[in-house]
Amino acid sequence: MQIPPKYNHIDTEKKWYSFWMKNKLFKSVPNEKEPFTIVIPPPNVTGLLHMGHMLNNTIQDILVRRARMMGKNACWVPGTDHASIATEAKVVENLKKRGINKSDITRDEFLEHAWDWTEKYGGGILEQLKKLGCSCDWDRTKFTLDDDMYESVIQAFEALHEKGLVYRGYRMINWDPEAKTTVSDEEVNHIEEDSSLYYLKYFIENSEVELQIATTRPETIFGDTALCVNPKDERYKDIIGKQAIVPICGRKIPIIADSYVDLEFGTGCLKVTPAHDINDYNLGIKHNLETIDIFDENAILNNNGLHYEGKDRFQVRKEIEIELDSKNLLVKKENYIHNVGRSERTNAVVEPRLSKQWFLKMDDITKPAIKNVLENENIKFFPGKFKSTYKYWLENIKDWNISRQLSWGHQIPVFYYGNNENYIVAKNKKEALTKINNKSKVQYKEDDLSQDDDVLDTWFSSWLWPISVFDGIRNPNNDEINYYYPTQDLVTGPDIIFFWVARMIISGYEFRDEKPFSNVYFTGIVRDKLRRKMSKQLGNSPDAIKLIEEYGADSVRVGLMLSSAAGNDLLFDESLCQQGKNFTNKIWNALRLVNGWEVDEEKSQPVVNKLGIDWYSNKFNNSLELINKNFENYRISDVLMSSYRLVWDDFCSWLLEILKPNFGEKIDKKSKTELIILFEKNLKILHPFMPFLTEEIYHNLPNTNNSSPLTISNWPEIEDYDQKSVNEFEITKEVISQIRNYRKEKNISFKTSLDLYYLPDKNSPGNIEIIKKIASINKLEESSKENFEMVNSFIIKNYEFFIPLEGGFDKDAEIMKLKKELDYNEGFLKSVENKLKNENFVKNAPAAIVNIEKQKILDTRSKIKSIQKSISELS
RNA sequence: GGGCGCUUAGCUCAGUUGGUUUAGAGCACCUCGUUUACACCGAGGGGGUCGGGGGUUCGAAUCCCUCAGCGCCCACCA
Repeated sequence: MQIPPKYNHIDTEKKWYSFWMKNKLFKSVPNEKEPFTIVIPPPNVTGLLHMGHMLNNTIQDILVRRARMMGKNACWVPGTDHASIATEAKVVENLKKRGINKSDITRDEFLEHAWDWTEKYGGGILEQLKKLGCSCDWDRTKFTLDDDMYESVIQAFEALHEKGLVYRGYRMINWDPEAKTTVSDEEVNHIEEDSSLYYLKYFIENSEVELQIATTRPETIFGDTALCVNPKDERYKDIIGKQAIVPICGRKIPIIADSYVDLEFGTGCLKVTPAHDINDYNLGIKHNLETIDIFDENAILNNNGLHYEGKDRFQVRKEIEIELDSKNLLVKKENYIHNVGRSERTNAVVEPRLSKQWFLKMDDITKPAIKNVLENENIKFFPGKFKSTYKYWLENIKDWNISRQLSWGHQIPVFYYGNNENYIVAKNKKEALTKINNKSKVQYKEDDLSQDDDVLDTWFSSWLWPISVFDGIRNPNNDEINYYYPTQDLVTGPDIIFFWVARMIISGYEFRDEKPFSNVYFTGIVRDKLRRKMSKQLGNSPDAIKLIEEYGADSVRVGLMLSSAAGNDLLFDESLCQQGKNFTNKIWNALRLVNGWEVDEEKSQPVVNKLGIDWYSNKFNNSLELINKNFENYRISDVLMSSYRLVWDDFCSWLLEILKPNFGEKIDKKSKTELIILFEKNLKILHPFMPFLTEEIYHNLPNTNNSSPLTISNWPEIEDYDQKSVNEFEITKEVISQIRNYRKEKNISFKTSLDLYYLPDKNSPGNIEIIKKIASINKLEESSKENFEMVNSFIIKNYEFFIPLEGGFDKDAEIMKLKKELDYNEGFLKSVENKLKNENFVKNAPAAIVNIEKQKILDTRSKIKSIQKSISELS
């Protein structure tokens, strides 16, 4: 069969992906086989594939494809996330461009727009995953707002409410004034920023005394309801209990004492604004202070802000500085670096705000999540270092604010009636009405009920993902959930360990009393060569699809996996894809080479071929053992590296060269058949990494009839192998290497055959036929140096080889070479001797170690002896 | 402020409970090469006092202390 000289990745990828799909090779249904399940971390429905997704999904595909070949019922569940805040922000922005304000339209109208948007841009990312070769069971594709998924979320809320774990609380929360919603603590990033510390003057009622207060937020003085000092502070002893006057407002506020105040910081005197700072809020509760809210939902000052009403907080900060200064109420302003909380989604400065929100009690339901990861390792983390991060978070967990003031998401199933303080949790209005009227004397009508406007935090749906994709919330006993749950592996980034991983573990035990997965593989973050995070703003993120088109999916996959150990950041550079492409090219050409070898049916197998094939079989099994072990430990880049070296170095550079027929000759049938089997095995271990190329080659191998796809073939079994044969071949390689060096030194062409002899030894060096062929040696046998006039010798392990010299011989250079060798060995001998001279070593070290050292001495001594002999013969 | 982790060849990293290695890999680099699979290649080669210092030990890249540098996570000092 003709093999094209160049591998065409574009056509091949298209061909095989549609073949796999048509034959439903990724489809999984419960059966008698052992399940291997991964649920995808659902990407944002309107998102686009970026390098992080590529890495993450390549790893998942590798795990899934290998499991499938291991004979498991592999099931990779794909899907997308509605990503409430991110998607809503995009829709709002888009509507704005069209002149529509969200506040001017009804909730239903907005949702209609949002669905339009989702249908227009949604799901594209899943098509991109297909280009990467991902072997998901696409029939199972889920979206977090699908009807069944929606119902599961609502039902979970109901169940938790029933247990008394969900409650409504008036609390200080993180307010994102841009998105106009609360965000959870996890969605706030604290970033160090340059700002100013303002020293303000407060007067005390009926007194000449003025107090100085340091604050970073002078605009919040309108919300001040106390000043606070430390009771131990001698400076302020006399003023505790007096009234201070808020600058500009002229309001009187009490001066209180609390040990919370740091004597050292600022002036030791603190202004207390309970409505806009969590610490102040706590102080307010403790000291029964008034709470004055000065902002609206946009963080614009309300009428408590007097003449600043209607102005933005940062604008007011600038203006009030000027006013205070002009009134001589600003003492000084210092540069100050402090942490500012910013919303992860909008980057707006988060405003602490008091409001009524829904919370989930966390302290009890987290207990199994702690136990099963940290104590009994029912769930394993790779790398394990993330356990400590996980532990700290769980042990210091606060109640989870699960309500969001958004429309795009699962609307909170709470229905208010009567005075709006009464509410009932129900799946829908109808059910709510029935429930209410059953327990109330007053009979309500549907119009008397209003559903909570808020939606649930996106993570409140994703934390159910491994259960809800198998419908295990609504039907806890269905065949699917019973078969597929718990899943095996989860592959995700450490940045969502709290958002998602920990919460899935919590919900797993809460709703099914069982872990959601057994192993968590944390990928690193994809960065550029300069270690910068890849981002749109920096423009340092390559176009994922373009990379696939240019290099081929397999090459990109290999490139990504070449340097990404679990948990380690991946410094991505396009040259990695080039390396991947070089590898695909290498394998392709191996196919072309083997394909070109004609078979001689009559010829019996030459010894050299048998030696080569036996060695490679041993070597393959030796590597496979390592590969399997590394897979078990999720050391996937190590797996790739050993496969890469096995195929490139051992298979292509050695075995194929050994078997390559001489000019004009044919290969014997046995060798070719055995070679093809070995080639196939190589393809199998490479398949999880390079699914397209390997599938293509598998069907093009000569003398085979591979009608069944490689994708569903069996992972090779480890056969018994001879480690000695593997070790011995290393000596063979060295001998050949030395001869090559010799040729190079002497400028002897490969075409000129040489004779090679070796000194008698109790063992003869193996693989003589291989050395003869690969190094172009005419005669290779035992002999003694006396038989020749001059020789060039080299020593490998315990063998000394020599090549008789005919003319032109640089004696000095030869002596130099030997002396160098001698020096090394003498140094080595000395270090070993010193070790053995040390009585304590001999006394304390294990006998096995001592014996090894002793053997080293014997070996090295005999080596030194023969080198010395060679030198003296030359001199 | 608290916690975790890192520092091994030019780059990215291995080094599996301290001892079969006076330190390994891939890439990069240098030299040579038109041997009929592949120059997206082949053959060969150079390159590290394992961040500094101290300690434990017969023996340390590996364990302990300390210093320096870097990274990440958490956190309510105005």
